[in-house]
Amino acid sequence: MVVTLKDIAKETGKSITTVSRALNDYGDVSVATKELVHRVAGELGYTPNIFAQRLQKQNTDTIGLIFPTFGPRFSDPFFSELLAGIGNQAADLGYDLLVSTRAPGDEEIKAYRAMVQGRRVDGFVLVRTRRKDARVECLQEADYPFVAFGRAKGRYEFPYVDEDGLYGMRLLTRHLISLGHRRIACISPPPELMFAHYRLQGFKDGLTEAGIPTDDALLRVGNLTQRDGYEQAKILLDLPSPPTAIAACNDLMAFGAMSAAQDRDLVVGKDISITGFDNIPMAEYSHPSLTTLHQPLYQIGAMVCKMLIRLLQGEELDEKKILLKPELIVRQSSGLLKS
Amino acid sequence: MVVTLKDIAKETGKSITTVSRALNDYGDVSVATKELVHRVAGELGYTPNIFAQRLQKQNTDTIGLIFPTFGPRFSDPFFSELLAGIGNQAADLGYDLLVSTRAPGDEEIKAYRAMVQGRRVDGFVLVRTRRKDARVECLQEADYPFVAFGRAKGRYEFPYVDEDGLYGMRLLTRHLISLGHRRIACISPPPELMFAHYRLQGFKDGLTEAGIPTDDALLRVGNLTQRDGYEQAKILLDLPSPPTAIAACNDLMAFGAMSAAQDRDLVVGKDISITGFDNIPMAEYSHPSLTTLHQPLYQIGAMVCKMLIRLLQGEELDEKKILLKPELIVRQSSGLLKS
DNA sequence: TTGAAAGCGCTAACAA
DNA sequence: TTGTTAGCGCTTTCAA
Repeated sequence: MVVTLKDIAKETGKSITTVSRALNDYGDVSVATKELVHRVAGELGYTPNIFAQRLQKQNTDTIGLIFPTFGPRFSDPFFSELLAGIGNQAADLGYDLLVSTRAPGDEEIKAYRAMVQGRRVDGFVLVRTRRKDARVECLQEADYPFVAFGRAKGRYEFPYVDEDGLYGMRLLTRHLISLGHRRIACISPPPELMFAHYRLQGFKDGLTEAGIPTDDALLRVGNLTQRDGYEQAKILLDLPSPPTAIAACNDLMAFGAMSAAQDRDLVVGKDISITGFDNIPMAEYSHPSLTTLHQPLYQIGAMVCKMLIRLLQGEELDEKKILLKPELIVRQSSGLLKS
Repeated sequence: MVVTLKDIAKETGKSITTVSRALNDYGDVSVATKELVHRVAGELGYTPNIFAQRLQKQNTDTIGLIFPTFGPRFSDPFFSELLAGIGNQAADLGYDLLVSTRAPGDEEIKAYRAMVQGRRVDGFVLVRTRRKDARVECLQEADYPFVAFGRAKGRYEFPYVDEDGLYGMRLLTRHLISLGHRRIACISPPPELMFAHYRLQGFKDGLTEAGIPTDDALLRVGNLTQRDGYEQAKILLDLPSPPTAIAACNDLMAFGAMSAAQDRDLVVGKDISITGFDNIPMAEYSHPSLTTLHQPLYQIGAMVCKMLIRLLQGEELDEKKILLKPELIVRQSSGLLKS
């Protein structure tokens, strides 16, 4: 049988209230009583009924997280590492995490609304902010707390953690230029994603500061999958004057681009340089290993989660807007321009 | 403000009881009342308080899932695809999914006990069964329902879904033999994992039926990561008489093995054949693309979840033990033995 | 066909 | 320092 406060009360001869207060370490319970109650609770193997607590306290101790992902195959290492960071942090702080996945669009907003409506969660973690973000509007309208991984355009205002994509891509572009590359292509994410903007701008800035004009033919867009990296790289390699380096805006697309190059018997790192962004675990063990920008996704997840919980507990945040500098990891996929 | 049954009762002039029964479609409520109640509930935007329901009904409508994973970086596509299958199915059937990760060992069992103790979930999905599985013992002892992905040794008895690893690896080994390979290595998972046993046995059976003796030097063990595939393949390639084919027991190790071969300027698919198991999305876009066995992880997750929910709802399972045949996907990483 | 009342396990205002 | 009482929102007897 499940042990309740009542059982402890009966066993100790105290009232349910006293037992409750003893267990919650209220100041107005005698030390002797506290000790007794704690001991008996331990012996009986008491665990509070979390649903009764939540009903009473009118909160859920739960965080909502809806991954904006397409299709049923959910295997982007980017998301899973982020998830681990958020989930473990939430667990450490005594919160549950309610996760689901929904492709961006109406169904997604419906899912948010349903959670808000039913007060299923105390707040949300938002992933991958967009230029015009219906999720943000929905939550702000309902006055629901959230913290985002990703910044917003001017009109929105909310706490976030983000990586400095502009800085990172500029660093990377400089690196490629320092290797002698001049015709550098970029496969960027769909422009409605906020981070696409920054990364692309960083790329362009890198070219500009070296006095290299941007060639629009070398600017492609991919939806962040390996497949798209592959397809877009093929298009680039088919150009009359193909690039000598391709900067993909995430690792998965970079792997796809590597495949495309290797299909044409190009040696990546020699005949062509290819770079990524994220430094997922696989980047170290691809062949060749991938030059990329390291984003501490696990830590970012943990940070976002912790910020949200702070907010939920009514604390002030020291920093509402956190921008992290990604670190350039040079590996074998980028090399000197072949003369 | 949040709308409760009370509000609907006030609005309709009915009692809370009647409103509750109307909303739950009880037979003893007049059609007119039902219509009225439903209409008003809709207008007011009523959503039941899930915690009150759970407190009353004494169930959680929640499924527990603890991933047995090492370290904080949780990026195995195997797990994330399984998670999607389980999570989406649970959501479709109105269940929540409580997820966490814990490395196999004491902390893991503690996590299970805590969930059992606190009656936090109605049942569990168990992933990657082991030869001696403390999780199984813990749950059976507490008489807690669960369904596993993976079989058990004789002493345990529980419902599961599993892939027929023996069949799959035999198929694969035959394929390699048909390409002319005779010195075939296998990198298998740690032997305490149940599926390691079946896959390795399938491999050995494949050799035996072709009259090829097993060479213990060609049998290596890796912990399912890319890194381990890389390390173990290096060892194999350093042998005085190295293998001409390596069958890794999952895709991640196969990628690692490919890297190791490519580091030595071997052309995978020509100079050496390398194969995997799982067919994660990446397998199609690696270079060369990976010959592997397809495991419908998303569907398996969904099946396991559905079985568990059936069980929780007191239904009988048509099949308590489901064994799926993996499908051989021949791609470019396996090729004719170079003469 | 409906409603009153009890109770799920817990917390908190108030009184003693 | 402790206990009484009420109530969180819901379901479910039982009686009308």
